[in-house]
Amino acid sequence: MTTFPMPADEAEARALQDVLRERVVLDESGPPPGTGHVTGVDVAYDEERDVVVAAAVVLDAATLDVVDRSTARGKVTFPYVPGLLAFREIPAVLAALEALTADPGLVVCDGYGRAHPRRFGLASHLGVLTGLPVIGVAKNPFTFRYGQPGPHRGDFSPLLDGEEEVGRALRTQEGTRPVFVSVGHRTGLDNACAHTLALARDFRQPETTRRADALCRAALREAVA
DNA sequence: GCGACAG
DNA sequence: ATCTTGTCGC
Repeated sequence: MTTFPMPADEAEARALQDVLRERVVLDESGPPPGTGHVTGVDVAYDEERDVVVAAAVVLDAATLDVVDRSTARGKVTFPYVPGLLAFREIPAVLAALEALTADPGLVVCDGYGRAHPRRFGLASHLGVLTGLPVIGVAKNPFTFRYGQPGPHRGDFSPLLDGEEEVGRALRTQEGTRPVFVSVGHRTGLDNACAHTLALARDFRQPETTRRADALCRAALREAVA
């Protein structure tokens, strides 16, 4: 079981990110798209009742069929603070991942990895804690700049923090806004985009995220019913 | 100081 | 994230 040190305050959380960042592995390209397993993780909240539910859904990367799934319920332990999302989401996500029977393969999460003020977003954090290859696919650009990618599926443009490419704005479907891909752990950016494109075969968001989102919402309704 | 700000 | 019906468009 992976333990998660919960910081007492925001300053402590930022300091922890600065320490853990040193453990991120960026020189591996990661598993090739279309092979093995890909796992989506997501979290839903009921702030009123102080309930958080995470879901993990394992897909066959070639067919996008569901191979395994799990949920984990817990209590909200950290507020949403931009830049500190991981401290709010990871405890429940770790529990859901540990409840899986199948090998997770590559993990895809909502949010960012390197595209983060301190280069240590949710995807990086989850990767360091689990040792798994992880990428982040976000729906919004956070604070970063980017040029509009071309109109076709697969077109992309760099997500920039100053001059540094911290991720990419990737168009997964024509006629929809791009998604924002960044590397978390043990995966290269080209490969992360290739995975995202393969997983977003039918919709703007990767199938992993859609499945995990639907599952944690359903489990939350169940939990508070 | 003010605004912006993954989920 | 979450609150929420109908509705414009393909």
